[in-house]
Amino acid sequence: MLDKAVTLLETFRPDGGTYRLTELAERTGLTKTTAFRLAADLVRLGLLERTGDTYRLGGKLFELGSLVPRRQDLREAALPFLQDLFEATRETVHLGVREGHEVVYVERIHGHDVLPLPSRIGGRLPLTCTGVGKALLAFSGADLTEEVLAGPLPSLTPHSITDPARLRTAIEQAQVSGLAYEEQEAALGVSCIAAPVFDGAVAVAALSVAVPRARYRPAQLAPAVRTAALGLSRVLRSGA
Amino acid sequence: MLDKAVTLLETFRPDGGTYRLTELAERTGLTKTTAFRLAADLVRLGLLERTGDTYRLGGKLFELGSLVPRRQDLREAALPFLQDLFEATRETVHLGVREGHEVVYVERIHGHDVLPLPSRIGGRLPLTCTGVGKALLAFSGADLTEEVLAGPLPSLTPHSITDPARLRTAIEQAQVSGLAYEEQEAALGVSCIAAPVFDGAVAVAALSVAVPRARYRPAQLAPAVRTAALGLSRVLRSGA
DNA sequence: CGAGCTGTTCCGTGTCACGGAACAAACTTT
DNA sequence: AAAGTTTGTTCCGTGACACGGAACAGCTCG
Repeated sequence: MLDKAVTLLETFRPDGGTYRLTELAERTGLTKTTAFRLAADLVRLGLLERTGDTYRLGGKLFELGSLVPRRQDLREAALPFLQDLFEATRETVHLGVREGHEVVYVERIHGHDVLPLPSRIGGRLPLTCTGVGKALLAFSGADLTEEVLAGPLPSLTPHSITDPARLRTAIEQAQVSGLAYEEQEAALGVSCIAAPVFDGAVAVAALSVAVPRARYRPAQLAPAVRTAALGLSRVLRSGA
Repeated sequence: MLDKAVTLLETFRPDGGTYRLTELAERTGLTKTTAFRLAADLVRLGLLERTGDTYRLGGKLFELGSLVPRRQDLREAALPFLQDLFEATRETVHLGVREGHEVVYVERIHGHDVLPLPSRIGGRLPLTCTGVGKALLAFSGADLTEEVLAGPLPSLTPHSITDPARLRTAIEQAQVSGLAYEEQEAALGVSCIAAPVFDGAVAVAALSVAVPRARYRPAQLAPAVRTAALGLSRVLRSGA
């Protein structure tokens, strides 16, 4: 029952799509009758909304999601530094945390020009294809690194690193410099510089700035990213 | 079963509190056995997390909440304008939508100095005590206005408007000027200017800037708020 | 050592979720 | 216009499974 409910909610894709009853039943593998009853219950609880014969995720879900600690707390603490970074660079800024072998984006701010990136607040991407992911990976312990290097390396673009040896040197480079670089590995035409955020010795998050290749000036961006990450680390250490 | 699950999730307060099993059972009114089994299921699904004997909301909930359309879409479209407004004023900026007789905050950005405000992303406040709320109320139809004026008027501070007549004139003023003002009605020492965001003729959202009383300069703030709201309205009209 | 907490397991009872079948309404198709 | 197809919806008998009281285990008190 609960499982089915979560399955149903999870079938909704990021594109904000709306589904009809029959479609929901097909995608979830539930009987039409069960999907009907379940959807009605979810609507009653506010987790789903229904207009006419189409369903869409409900506002209550947004409210519940906003209560999750280690997300909202982190976001709140990070926001001022993300703002600083945005003002200094005027480029798209990310904040993400690690969850398994993926990065989950907690915040993403940008101006009027929106880059065609696969990143999305609440969305997941492979650690190995993103700047934020590589920064997290480089400071999450050797065990995790080996685990990830052992498995198959996914790719989002033809530039994504799929050779374990190359990835290993990239990670080692990040460990010395404290910065992770990514060039068109997540989206064509976009490069990225990221830095880990520490709470003590372990990286609890990472932030990055993503830049169209045409405006990519590492020498100017790197210090800004580093400054923001260090500032946030300091606040987290003192606040906790 | 579903009802109980939602009840359990909703008992978690915004303060990011963590509860133990017995505490959960008490607050939800469930049997300890039921709470135990339910919590275990929720942990298995990722909606709850457990460390030791304390429970806290899980990351999956954050991810699901981020998928809710009319929240994420609006936020994405609004962000550049909120950034503009923040840069122009360097004060706390809000974006909210109406839900019943309350405002739900969708976004809130600020710099390093954080005002002690009751507003929170995903949080609800009475329409009548906040700038964003009054802007929404003023442009959501006469029926809603009468409904709200008929009911009891809640108050967050001694300055909150509790006299229906006073509130009515405030709303009428907002309708002519296109701006809603709020002075210490949500938090002591903080004033606020808000403007509605239109998608066609009806207000779908409102944005505001909240300022410590000491720095409150309506003449400078008002045009900035108005500009941001109009810009966002234009984008929503063309995008939809 | 026992009293009072935890969280956890066991188990018999009763309920309620389940899905097949039948239904009404709104469409195509013929 | 009638037959066919697909939609969302209701009905209902069956069986699984959620339920909560009771008993258990591990802990910290006095």
